[in-house]
Amino acid sequence: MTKRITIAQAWSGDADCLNCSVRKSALFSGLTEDDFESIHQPVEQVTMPPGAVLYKAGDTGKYLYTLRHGLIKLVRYLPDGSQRIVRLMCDADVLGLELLVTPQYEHEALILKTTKLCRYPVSDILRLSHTNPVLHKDLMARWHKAVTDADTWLTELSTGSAKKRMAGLLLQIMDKDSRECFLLSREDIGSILSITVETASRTISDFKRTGLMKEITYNHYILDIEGLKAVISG
Amino acid sequence: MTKRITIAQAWSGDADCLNCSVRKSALFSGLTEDDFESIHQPVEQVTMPPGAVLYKAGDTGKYLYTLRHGLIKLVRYLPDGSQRIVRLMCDADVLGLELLVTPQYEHEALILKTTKLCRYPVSDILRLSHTNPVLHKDLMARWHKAVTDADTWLTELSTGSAKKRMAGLLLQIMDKDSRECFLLSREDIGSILSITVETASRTISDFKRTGLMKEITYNHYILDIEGLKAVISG
DNA sequence: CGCATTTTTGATATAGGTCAAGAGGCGTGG
DNA sequence: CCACGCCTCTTGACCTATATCAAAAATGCG
Repeated sequence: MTKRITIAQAWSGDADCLNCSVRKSALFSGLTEDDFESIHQPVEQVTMPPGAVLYKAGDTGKYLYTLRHGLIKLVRYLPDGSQRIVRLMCDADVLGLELLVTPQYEHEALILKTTKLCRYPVSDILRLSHTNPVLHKDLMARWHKAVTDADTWLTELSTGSAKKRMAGLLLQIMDKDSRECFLLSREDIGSILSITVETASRTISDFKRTGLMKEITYNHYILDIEGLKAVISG
Repeated sequence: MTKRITIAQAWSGDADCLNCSVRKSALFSGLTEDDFESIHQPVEQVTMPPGAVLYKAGDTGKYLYTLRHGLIKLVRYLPDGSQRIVRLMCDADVLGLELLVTPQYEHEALILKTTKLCRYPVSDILRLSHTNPVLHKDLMARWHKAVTDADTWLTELSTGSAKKRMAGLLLQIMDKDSRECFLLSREDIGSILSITVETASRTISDFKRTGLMKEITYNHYILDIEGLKAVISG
């Protein structure tokens, strides 16, 4: 039931990067006004609905994306056809870094929550990264984050019992201030933790029963952080 | 039984980078003679024995390393004290990229096979990466490799049954030309695949029994590649 | 040669997978 | 606006893969 929207529909308004609200954490935070003027294609922004596909693995691409607001899953397919979610991308994350090195995207990027994105031409990023030391440094930091996120995914979400993995996931996707979180579909949870939907469902039921999480409104939970940490270290 | 050797013992001979045998695939492949002359500290090389520790997680570091020949495991520790091998580094890989962004190493790097390394001062790499486009591009490619390696580790070695994971590991560590491989300790295999040493041992015994691998000499096997691929996709 | 460590093998327990059925939401069309 | 059908989620019963516990081989080291 994938709602796929066309590029033409999607990419409309030009972005106003100099006054962007996430500018400090965005990819272009270090650019000068001169840099912006040297960008030939306009930076465009878009909003995409849940279920939409930003790009597929193997697609030839010419754009990097900054996720301004929303949630996207990066999926990698296995030789036997099954799939695994290798990362979740959220606010201020950058998608498509691989285009700096290779012409194709390496994952399927699927929108999970309504997402606002800005897109930048790879060619401009590459060119500016040579002349602008701040962008150069920022790109390294983005790569670094991708690697440490991947390592965390492996060690905290793919090791240990289903309960420990689930606890790790909840702590990772929750809002750090409010201790609240919205859950993904059981199928996505399974594909992240490498467990079945049934085990995912049972584990969540168990957490609700033992008070580790409480459903405030539909699919909206408040978490017992200390309790979840105890599950992980226990 | 970790044999730890001191830095003073270890880092002896200065490297002759311009005539290095792995130069084409090494980090400095794109440097000019002028670049080399601008490096203030000499590039040094060393050989380290199995069991030695190159660096620990959290150590403050000033050097990147190119692995000329050998095998190193990168280990990450979990909150509950257990550990997980997150990557194996072999010929021509670069260790310590994280120092380009943060002052501390993020993994424990442990020598598995006698390893020859060259070390480069981070400060020089950072400086040269701004002026030399080839190094800049090479660094991106290194980061990219780290990310894709991590994704592969997750999807191919941490998903599915013990047999599939083991088959994936064997195919990954074997010599692609000769179809041969040397096995790691059962404990390391367990820490890579997130299975117990007993399951690792049993799976290997099973593979030997069914002819998927044959021991030619002690701990030296020849693999049935097609058979192993069949295990993965089956 | 003998002790320590690693590997293998066996017996048993259990977490999680599988299969199947029912329950709760949600959109669509009458 | 309700009813039907389609999903997704939940729960139950059962089974298998892997963990766990234990002991015996094999290997390596002093």
